[in-house]
Order: sequence, then C-alpha cells, then structure tokens
Amino acid sequence: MNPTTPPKYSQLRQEKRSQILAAAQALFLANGYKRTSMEAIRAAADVSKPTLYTHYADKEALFGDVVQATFNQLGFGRFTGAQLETLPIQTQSELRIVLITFITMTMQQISDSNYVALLRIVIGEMPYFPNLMSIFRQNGPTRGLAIATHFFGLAYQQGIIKVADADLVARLFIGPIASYILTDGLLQTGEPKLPDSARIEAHVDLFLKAVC
Amino acid sequence: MNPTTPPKYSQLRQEKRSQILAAAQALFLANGYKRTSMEAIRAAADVSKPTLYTHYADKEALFGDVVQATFNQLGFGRFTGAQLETLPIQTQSELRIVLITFITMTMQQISDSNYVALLRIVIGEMPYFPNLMSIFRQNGPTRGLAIATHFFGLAYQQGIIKVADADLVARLFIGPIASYILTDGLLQTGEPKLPDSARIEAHVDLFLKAVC
DNA sequence: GATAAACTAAACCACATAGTTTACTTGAAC
DNA sequence: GTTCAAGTAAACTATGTGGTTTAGTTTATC
Repeated sequence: MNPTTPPKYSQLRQEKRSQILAAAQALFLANGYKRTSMEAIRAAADVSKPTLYTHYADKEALFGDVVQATFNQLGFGRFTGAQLETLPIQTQSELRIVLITFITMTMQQISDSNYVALLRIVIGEMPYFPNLMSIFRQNGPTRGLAIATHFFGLAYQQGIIKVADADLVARLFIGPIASYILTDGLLQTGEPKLPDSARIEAHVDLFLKAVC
Repeated sequence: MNPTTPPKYSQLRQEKRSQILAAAQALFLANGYKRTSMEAIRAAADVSKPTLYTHYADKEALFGDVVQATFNQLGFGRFTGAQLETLPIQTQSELRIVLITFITMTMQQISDSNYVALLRIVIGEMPYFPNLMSIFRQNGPTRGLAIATHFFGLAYQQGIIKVADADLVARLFIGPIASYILTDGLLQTGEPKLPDSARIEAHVDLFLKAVC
C-alpha cells in the first residue's frame, strides 16, 4: 500500500476534531474565553467529553488552536503581507492604486464580524495568555505596520515619496485605518460603518499630499 | 442642627465604600471581570461580605462603578474636550502648538498603565455590558474623534486649514495616535514605547502639510 | 468472528463562585 | 445604659466548571 495513504480510522477522528474546532470557534468568538464552558463546546460539537479531551489537553490548548485557526481563515498574513511586499512600484500613480487597494481590502476585513470578535477577545485575554502576543505580532495590525514601514522605506529609496522616516509615514498611513478599527469596530457592538471608496481615495490623496 | 450636616454614622460607611471601590478597581483592572471574585474583592477591601453587598447589589453594579470611577480619575472628558473645544485659534503656528500639546497629553494618558488596562477590559467586556458602550461614547477615543472633527470644522471655516471634510481631517490627525494605542498599548503587554517630542512634532508637521 | 481504534453516556471529583443567612460585636446618640 | 446604625465572622446554598473514570458501544480491518 501507498505509505502516504491515511489510516482509515483517523478519518472519523479528523471529522470529530474539526467539529470540535468549529464549535469552539463559534462559542469562543461569541462569548469570550471565560464565558465559554468545555461542556457547552462538547454539546455544540456533538461529541463526548473523553473525545474532546483526547483531541485537546485542556481548555487553553483548544483556545490557542481556535485563535490560530481563525487567523488562518481570515487570511491575515497572506494578503496583508504579500500585497505591499512584492508589488514593484515605479510611479506615484501606481503607488496611489496600491494604497487604495490595500485600504479597501483591509476595510473589508474589518467589516467581517469574526475579525472584530477575534481582535476583541485577543486584546481582552492577552494578559493571561502570553503566547497570544507572539501570534499577533506575526499576523495582526502590528505586522501590518511593520510591513508598511518596510514598504515606505523602499518607496523613499526609489524617490517616490519624499519623507525619509518610514515609521512616521507608515503610521500616518495606517493611522486612519486604526481609528476605524478602534471607534467603529472595537468600541461599539453593532455593525461597523466603514468608509466608502470615495472617502478611501480622499484619504490616500491627503496622505500623498503630505509625503510626496 | 444644620440640616446639611452629614449624619455621623455615614462617615464610616463612606470609608468602607471607598475601600471597596479601590480594591475592586485594582483587582478588576489587573485580572479582568471574570477572573476577579467578589470574595477576593471583599478580602482586599478588608470588609465583610454583607457590607459589600449592602453597598453594591451585585458584581455587575460594582464593576460599572469601577469603570466610571476610573474614567473620572483619568480625567478623560475634561482635558480631551476642553483643550480643543475652547481654545480660539487664529494662526497656523497657534494651531501647530495646540495640536502638539494635544498629542503630547494624549500620549501621556496612554502611557498610564491604568488607561490601557481600562481600555482593554472595556473592549473585552463590551458585548456583555451594553451600558459600557454609552459610557465610552461620552468619554473615550470616540468622543475624542468627535471633538477633533468639530474642531477641524471650525478651523476650516476660519481658513486655517484648506480641507473641508472635517471627519477626514480628524481621522488623519487622530489616526497615528490610534495606531499607538493599538500596536503599543492594546496589542502588547509590556510598557508601551511611545514617541518622543521630536517625533510628535514631525507628525504634526506632516499632518499640516497635508491639510494646509 | 476476533481485534482494536475510536467513540459514547453518565457518573464522578474537587474546587470555585455569587450571593444569603445567622448570630454576634462595636460604638455613637440620646 | 438603652437604642440602633453599622459592621463582623463564618457557615451555608446553589450552581457551574475543568477534568477524570467507568463501563459499554460502534465500526473498519483482518
């Protein structure tokens, strides 16, 4: 037999595992860590307790997996990074397009309720789960800022922008996005009211006026 | 007797109440809502349980009072509002000074660990305490944004800045501050590394270049 | 049909927690 | 010295929770 053939037994096992993960994700994101009981997850996953605990050693382990999985679903690192990292910008009008695209896609992410819920729970639980911090540094807004800084450093070297301090420029650019995350995402519970494309363009133009 | 003389009995009672509030504040801010037990608060306040419960009907009531009291201690609405609302700006150099002062003071607030702790806990618990939202709208960054919007609207009418869309301008100005709150306050657990005065001035100058 | 991997139901353990009740003490006011 | 507001200690109730154990069941593989 092909050695890469998966064992048949583990097929059911994988199913159960994903049931658990899906149930845990829904409950954790909706109710937070402390308000979610393992019993509730067990019931929602339609699984027995021993099964639950053969898959995850304890509640913390399951929570950690949920955070990581939600990150992957939301596709953080992928597009946020690739977008600004790989594109070779030559002209100012090219730059303008890329920045508009970047903000537009980021805003779509913010309008995903799972995104806000994840951000909320991570911020709230970070003091009690130190490893959340490292996960977030590699995926979240902090990473976005780092990438933007790198990007604007290059843009300066190529003479597209005229301000040398890349971190300063990056914060000016990222800042308004952060303000939307704060005021319209984290600091209210309803659906966020996000800027339309005209406002996004206006923001980019204002930004370009400052740095070019 | 003078009718405004406080009853002697209530003196002790007020002392106990402030002990409770102080203990609850320390514990809630350090450990969050769910991780703080009424028993721990009772012990830290050096008070008996019946006393605790004559002052506050339940845990939620005590928590609400702690949030409000912490807000008042941090002096949110006061300086944030007054600063930008009352100052009559005539020239661009006056504007520059005011903006620098505003950012500097806001950064000092952010460097207060109680500020970050309060923001963190409010963001985390907001879905489960709807009234937190209204408290925050009247005090937190949301209010700051509203005031800044109003301020820049006036500045435009007076011809000091040249961009009419006040919300856009306000977000460009507030944005970098929000980015510091997010990346250096909420999304890490250590002491925040905040910009020095030179960087603040650089930011304001960049901002002024965009809007003037 | 026997084996063994996987799951199930359900009871169980130990502990924590919000809030209450009971019985008792302190101390100012008159 | 009696009264009464205020507090205390400590036991108690009811419930929830993380995690384990026991004993039995399903199901693919041989």
